[in-house]
Amino acid sequence: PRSYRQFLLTRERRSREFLKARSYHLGRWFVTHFTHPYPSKEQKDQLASRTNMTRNQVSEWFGNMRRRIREATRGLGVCWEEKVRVYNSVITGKSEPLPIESGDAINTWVP
Amino acid sequence: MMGGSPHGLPHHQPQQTVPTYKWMQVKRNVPKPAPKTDYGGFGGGTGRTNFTTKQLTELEKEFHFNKYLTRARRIEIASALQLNETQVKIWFQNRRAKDKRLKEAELERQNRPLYPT
DNA sequence: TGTCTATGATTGATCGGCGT
DNA sequence: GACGCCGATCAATCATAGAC
Repeated sequence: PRSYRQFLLTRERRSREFLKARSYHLGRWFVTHFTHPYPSKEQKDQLASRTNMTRNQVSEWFGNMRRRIREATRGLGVCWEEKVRVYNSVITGKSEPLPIESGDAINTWVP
Repeated sequence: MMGGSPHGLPHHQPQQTVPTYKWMQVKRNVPKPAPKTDYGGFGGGTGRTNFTTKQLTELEKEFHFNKYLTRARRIEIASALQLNETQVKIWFQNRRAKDKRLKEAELERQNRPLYPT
């Protein structure tokens, strides 16, 4: 049972404004760090302030996104660009595609 | 962003020409909560447990009394609620984490106007 | 108006690391 | 060596806003 306060908060954070603000920055960060899409705490804070989200929301976004892509592209595609394309094609037009751009330089750092 | 160093990485090793994205292979072991003793033995130990409202209420009550459990208390509670000691332990850990998240969220709300409504 | 879907949020449980 | 805790994450599920 959710509280009314929670209800309002949820609704507020799902407004178009927030949806738009976050999809670009978070999506860009994701594709440019495809080899390791795990932002550090500092990076999460940075992304959070850019998108007016909280750090936890950023974490949730990445967690959900990693899993969605993992499931959608399991066994499909080879390089990151292919994976992203597969994902963007698998999702219906209603979903928000990952903002991939030609000439994207991907950060290949991996722990 | 990213204090990282984008030093190029030789994508092709003698063996693998395919870039390996380890995060794509991530796979957790299936949750294996030891089923309650007795009770027809098998309890479908697979999957995650769904706590009853009663269990959650009691756990919550205990949490407000004490954020940490002693071994003895844990055994008492586990027994009273028909749960594993591990489940009780994990519940408290998760509950503390949640408590922390809520506190942080509260701070953020104060430090940032947001949502002019 | 009601149904369906994409997606944020919740949460029991896992993983790796650290301290005791 | 085992045990508890913590931070981060996973995985399954819940709940709802928006599309139709």
